[in-house]
Amino acid sequence: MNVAPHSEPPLNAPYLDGLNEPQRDAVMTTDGPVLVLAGAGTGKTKVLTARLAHLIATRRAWPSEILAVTFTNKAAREMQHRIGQIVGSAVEGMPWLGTFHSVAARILRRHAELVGLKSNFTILDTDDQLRLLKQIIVAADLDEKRWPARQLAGVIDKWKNRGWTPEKVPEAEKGNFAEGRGGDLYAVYQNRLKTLNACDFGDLLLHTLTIFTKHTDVLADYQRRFKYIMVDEYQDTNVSQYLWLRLLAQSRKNICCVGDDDQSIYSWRGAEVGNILRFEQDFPGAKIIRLEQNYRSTPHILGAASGLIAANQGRLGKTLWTESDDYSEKVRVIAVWDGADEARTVGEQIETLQVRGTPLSDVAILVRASFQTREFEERFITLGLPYKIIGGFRFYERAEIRDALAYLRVLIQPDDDLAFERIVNLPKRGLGDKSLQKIHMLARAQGIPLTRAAQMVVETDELPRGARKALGDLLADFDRWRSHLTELRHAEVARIILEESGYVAMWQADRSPDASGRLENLNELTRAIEDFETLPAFMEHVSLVMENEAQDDHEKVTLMTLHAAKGLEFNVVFLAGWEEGVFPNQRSLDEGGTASLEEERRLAYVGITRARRQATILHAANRRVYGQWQSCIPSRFIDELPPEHVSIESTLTGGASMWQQTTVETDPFAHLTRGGGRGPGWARAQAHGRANQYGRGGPAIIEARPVQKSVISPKTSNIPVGARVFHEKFGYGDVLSVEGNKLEIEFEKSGTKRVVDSFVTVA
DNA sequence: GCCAAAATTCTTTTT
DNA sequence: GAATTTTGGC
Repeated sequence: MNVAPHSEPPLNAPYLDGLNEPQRDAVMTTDGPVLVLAGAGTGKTKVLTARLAHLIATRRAWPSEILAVTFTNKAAREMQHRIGQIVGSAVEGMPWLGTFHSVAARILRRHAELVGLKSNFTILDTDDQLRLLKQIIVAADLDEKRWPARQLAGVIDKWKNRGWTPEKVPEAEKGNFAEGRGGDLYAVYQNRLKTLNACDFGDLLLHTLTIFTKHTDVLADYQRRFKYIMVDEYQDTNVSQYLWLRLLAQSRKNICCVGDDDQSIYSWRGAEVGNILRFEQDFPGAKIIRLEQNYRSTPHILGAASGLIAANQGRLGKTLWTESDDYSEKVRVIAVWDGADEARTVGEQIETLQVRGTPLSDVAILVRASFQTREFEERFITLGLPYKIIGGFRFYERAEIRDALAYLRVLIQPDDDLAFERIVNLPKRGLGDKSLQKIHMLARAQGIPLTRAAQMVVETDELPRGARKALGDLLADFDRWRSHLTELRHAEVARIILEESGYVAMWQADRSPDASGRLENLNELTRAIEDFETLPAFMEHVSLVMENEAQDDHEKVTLMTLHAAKGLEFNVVFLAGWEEGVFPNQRSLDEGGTASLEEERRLAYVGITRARRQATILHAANRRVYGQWQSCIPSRFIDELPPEHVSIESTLTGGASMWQQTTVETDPFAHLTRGGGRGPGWARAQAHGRANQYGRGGPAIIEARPVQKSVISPKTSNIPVGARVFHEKFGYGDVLSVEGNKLEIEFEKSGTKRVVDSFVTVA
């Protein structure tokens, strides 16, 4: 398949090894627009990296002449890593391989002045964004209860995703917020951002887009630079990203997009499946290549997933197939009593797998929403089962980290009012609302940043003596710290700031159980700063890579959301919480109707196709929502799975039988469940359960279960009864009893829990 | 200006 | 039920 005779590829190039026909085609078709429709598990990443290697090896382009964009940092890192392996250290820098946002940020820093920003602009996170919008809403004399900042943020984000600057928002759209004032608020917001020398995530793309359209010389420069463009997860691009790509690809037209319309799960973030469906029209003469051979999953898993996704309309359509003949296990559907039972069941099965030699790193539990990880976490702590949560609470989102960062932000970018507001009275300096109000008024009147207004206020008698002194001291501190920057290492300066500001002391004085953890986090932060050349470089990393990379690579079960799982694969996958309302998510259904339902279904598809060998779906009969117990109907997606690929179990009465038996004849509520009586009769079971205690009650099966035995070495703990201990999640407590390596502890704040000794330290 | 108690909201999913 | 925000008292 020699496409480019003028530049022969080495026929036995190692990166071509083991590629099938269409994969090879995708790698070798270098010029012109190419769309690779890559189904789940068809070797997408392999193709992408091989293609990069091919471009470089055949001297079509230098690494610095290829633009490669992904959606997540994870994917970018993975690709960088694989490329390094294939091509060797010559590719040390693929400088333009990154997420859309990081590449855009990089371009924007270079040309910031073209959109009225300085090159050291701050990238605001959602939290800052909301606080700013709230201020604007209040200033506009709107009721912030009726028109929440969150909603406005959503509206503005949507507009930005479509590539609309305030002038370009269509009249009809402006009415979307506060009776037509949405458009004005958007304009006000953008102006505020400019004076703050800041931008939000959407702006990174929107601003570069503006630059490209208004300054054709800049655009031409990048068009010349990027000989080849590659895009991962193309189905997730929004309009603004699409326009961005189209501009860059316009001159050379060497653009290769890889994606799968069946895995489009980000429309709520502005992604347009239309982009991938329209590719041929957008890029005339495009070559479309389908990757349909699945190398990941067993036929049953593949069959279940394919059957499910077939219920969606308007797909490009692919037929995944596999050579695998491993029919040993069907996709299992297990009914459980409630969330606790679900966690218990999964925990037990994982322990069994572990005994049989499955490494924990091969196992993942996928949930629809992140709060669902909680019950698993609690269960795994008592079991002593090592786990890690991906996504969840991110390091840089912790309050103490954001506080510390706010200090650094004011340091390097004094116009950053939001950061200044955050730390001006933290730790408490006696600068309350009243004082801040004064500074605000002056700043607004003069149109200057808060720090400068503060400086002026200090020189007057506006403030009471105490407040005036405190503010003056803080400003002097900042001047001093800033002067340190030239003589000391930046990590050292950060440490000094945290010390001298009294921020560290504040937590040292704090007696709450998590105070010591917070101090540790602060240490880790200053340590992390050392890895970067400059403080601004570190801040950029923080803004764009909101995740903690320092994951210990111990053997652990992975817990994460379905969204976070895209692009990953595991031998064993547990899909928890498949109940109507939870998954498909009710809110999503309310907002987007059929389109949302289809997206939820794609999410289910993504979930099932993560599994290589075993997929287990669980649904609970009861679940607590907002602290209220609700009985739940199994997800409609369960009904949509082709029966021949599925086996049904239950922990409730010890068999699948109940599923059918209780339904049709005896269940008085059968008419309430949909699907012609195929739904289980849990409304009734629930009515019984209610007579007992919730959660506790339920059928006796739970008690009838064989006694939990610890799989791991049952040696007796050396923590004695009566010892005072500390637990990361539950805080301080006293040991009531010891049984093997399991401790019963009465925690001050969290009540009595059973915990494995390795999870606590003697206080 | 600060802190504790009370009231309210909240759970999608992420760069 | 928890986390956040508002309120009322000092």
